[in-house]
Amino acid sequence: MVVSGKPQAADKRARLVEGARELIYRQGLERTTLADIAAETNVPLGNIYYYFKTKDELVDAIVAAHAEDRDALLAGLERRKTPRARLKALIGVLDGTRDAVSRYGCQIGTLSTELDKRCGTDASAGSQRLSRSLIDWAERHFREMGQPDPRDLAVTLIAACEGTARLGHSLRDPSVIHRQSQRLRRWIDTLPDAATTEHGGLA
Amino acid sequence: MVVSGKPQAADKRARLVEGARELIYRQGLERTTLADIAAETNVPLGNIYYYFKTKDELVDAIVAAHAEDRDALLAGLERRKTPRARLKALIGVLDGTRDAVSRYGCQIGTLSTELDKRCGTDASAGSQRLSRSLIDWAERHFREMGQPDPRDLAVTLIAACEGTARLGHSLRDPSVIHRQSQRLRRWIDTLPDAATTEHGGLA
Amino acid sequence: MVVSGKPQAADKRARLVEGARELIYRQGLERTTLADIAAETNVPLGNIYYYFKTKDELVDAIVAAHAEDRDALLAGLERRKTPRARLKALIGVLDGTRDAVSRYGCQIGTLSTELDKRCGTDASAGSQRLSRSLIDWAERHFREMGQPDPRDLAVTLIAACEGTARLGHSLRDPSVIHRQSQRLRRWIDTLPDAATTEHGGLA
Amino acid sequence: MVVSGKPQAADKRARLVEGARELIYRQGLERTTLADIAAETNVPLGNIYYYFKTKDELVDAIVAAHAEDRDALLAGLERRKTPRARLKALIGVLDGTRDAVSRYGCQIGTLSTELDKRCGTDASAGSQRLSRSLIDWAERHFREMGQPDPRDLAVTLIAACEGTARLGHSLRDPSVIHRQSQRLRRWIDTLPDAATTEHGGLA
DNA sequence: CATGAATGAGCATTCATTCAT
DNA sequence: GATGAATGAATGCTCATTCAT
Repeated sequence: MVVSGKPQAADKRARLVEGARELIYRQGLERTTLADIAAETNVPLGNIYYYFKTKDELVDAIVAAHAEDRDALLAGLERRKTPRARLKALIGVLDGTRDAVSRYGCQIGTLSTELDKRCGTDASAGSQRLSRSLIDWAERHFREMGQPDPRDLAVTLIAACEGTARLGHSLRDPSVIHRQSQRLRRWIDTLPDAATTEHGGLA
Repeated sequence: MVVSGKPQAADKRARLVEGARELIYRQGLERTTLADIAAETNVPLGNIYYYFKTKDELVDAIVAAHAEDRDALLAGLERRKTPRARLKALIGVLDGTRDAVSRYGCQIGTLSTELDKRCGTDASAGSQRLSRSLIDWAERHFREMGQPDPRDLAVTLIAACEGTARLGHSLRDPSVIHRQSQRLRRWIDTLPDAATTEHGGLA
Repeated sequence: MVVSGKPQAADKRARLVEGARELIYRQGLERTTLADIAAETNVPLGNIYYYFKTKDELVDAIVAAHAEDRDALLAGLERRKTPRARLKALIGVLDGTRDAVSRYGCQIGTLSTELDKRCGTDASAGSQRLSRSLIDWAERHFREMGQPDPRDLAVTLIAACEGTARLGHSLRDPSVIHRQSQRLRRWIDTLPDAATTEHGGLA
Repeated sequence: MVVSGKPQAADKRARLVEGARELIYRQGLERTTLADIAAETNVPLGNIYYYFKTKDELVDAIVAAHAEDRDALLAGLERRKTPRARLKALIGVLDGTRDAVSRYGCQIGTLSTELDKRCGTDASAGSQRLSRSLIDWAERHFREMGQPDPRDLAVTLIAACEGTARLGHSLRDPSVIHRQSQRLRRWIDTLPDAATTEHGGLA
């Protein structure tokens, strides 16, 4: 009774986005052709255009999927009780994916880097949004911790994560990511508690 | 006086590498065609192949040029007396180029990201070398400062620089780079001056 | 009252022909896709094939619709009492539609021109019929006027109309059509009223 | 000594324009693919783009070639001594090409009709110029003949020619073109001479 | 009958690479 | 060595037509 129906369309669209995302993650945006994606997802080339009018539109959908995933991920981190724990959990995500990251880089970072070369397009705007909302999330938690300059701290944290991913990838070495993750978590632990630090803390 | 011979060849080669590097920096590796490069450098398209058998070979030369430039840059930093000053001067380079970086990203970072998608090629090996030697340089200075875990500190520093460049570019905001540069310099300043180790201490 | 049955089918078919005709008039035959027509008429793309097995068949129906409209138009002109008045009324039709004609050309002329490039098909035969019957109508009236060479006069008139439409369209100037229409009506007026032949004269 | 050189480039470009023009004349603009043109002219498909960046640019060149040919043709007609003779010679051109015209239509007319559906493009502007300059030429000669309203007379003549070509093509009947050509020449002959007609001629 | 989805041949265009001179 | 031209395999995209339900 609850069976099939006709969820194929949504299925296929999602399958396309997912397959394209994976392929682009591994091969890069510009090196991945729609024919590649068609083969990977078993969707006939011409049919892709039923779901996405252009390659750019598919890329937009991928960026949107990244945004959704990241929102879900951040939401999942809210289970932790304290902002400090949440921030450390974010670092834990990087650490937990260090094998994939050392092989293919950061999903968001590598895509954004290519997107950012497409000046003035929707894609490059999407890239901007992707980065910004991660920073926003971190900022909120640093603020909740009562840190001064929570924005700058957030940028420091996200930049550290992205930079670590970049180097871990370039060096093809997951242990680099692991060790930096530990350092970052320790750094978070070092941050003083709340209001007292407002005037005069060194961070 | 004895010169003449054919300094043109070397000239042209250098012009090609330089023009290609600049163009690829602004447009991305995969989006830049040999025809673009020919036009930019005023070298006839067909003639490029006299100097580089393939596009990949040109890219290798660009990576080599980056390595040279970076060596020269690091060598220039040695004018500073102390390792601390040298490390801060490196950060100063990022800060000083923040306008270009916020517009086009980090020269090495954006190129490496594209190169790293070309698994197993010479290019991706070159990218690895590029990152590694920067870290090596920083490591050496942290060691000279007598820091424990100088390798990890070096990775932390370079990752911070690269991550900052990535975010500054994605957000198109040079001020982000400026503020993070200041934080990084302050961080270097706060590192203890482990003088004991400098002159042979054991710890 | 007894109706209902399924007037929708006929409706839809007519809607398709009408919408397609309009769209093709504005955009040209080869530049108009079945998807365009589906969107314009609110008929699902797949459903078009229930009414027309191929695009060519739809085009045939459009040609047939043009033929019907033209027959109705010519029939309407018969209200005028004299052949002279009827011929002038035909010119009046061109004059009265000069705004649309200067924007999109003559409906029959522009379609025929594209149809005629499809040698040997039914379509090009339809185009031929379309032109011929207009000429036939004019010929009949010139004959009733007792003109010698009524066939040639008819061709002259229709050619003048079509040519005027073509130039008015190319120049995007309705006033050209208006002035030529006046000239043509004046020309019809100057034709001698060869009354003798009307009632059986020999000449 | 005077032999080869390297006129290939110009040759090939001209060959492309000529072949494309012929093919488009026979098959229509939208139905003719660059692959067709490549095959017809024995120019490899990819190589066409060395000479024309887009299909539209090739079309522009075809329009320009038409303009040149038409200028040369009109210039050739100037050999005739009187404007009357020149105008009749223009009609003679139509008459002389009636076989091709009845088979494929008027070169300029059929192309313009398709071009005019491409609103707002360079192409449709080219079409406009093509028509206008023919009319200008005729106007000049009617004026030299001392006719009143030379502009309208010019439009009448060119419209008659174009309309005749359209009908001759639709009916696939060269004799129609021949008879109309005769009528047109007779009409030119009928026009009164010079200034006396200025006030009161009926035309 | 209706319809969203599928299909695949075809199209304009690009571009690294090669060729002829 | 230098260079304009040539080449052909791809690439993104279109569209008439068909299929499955």
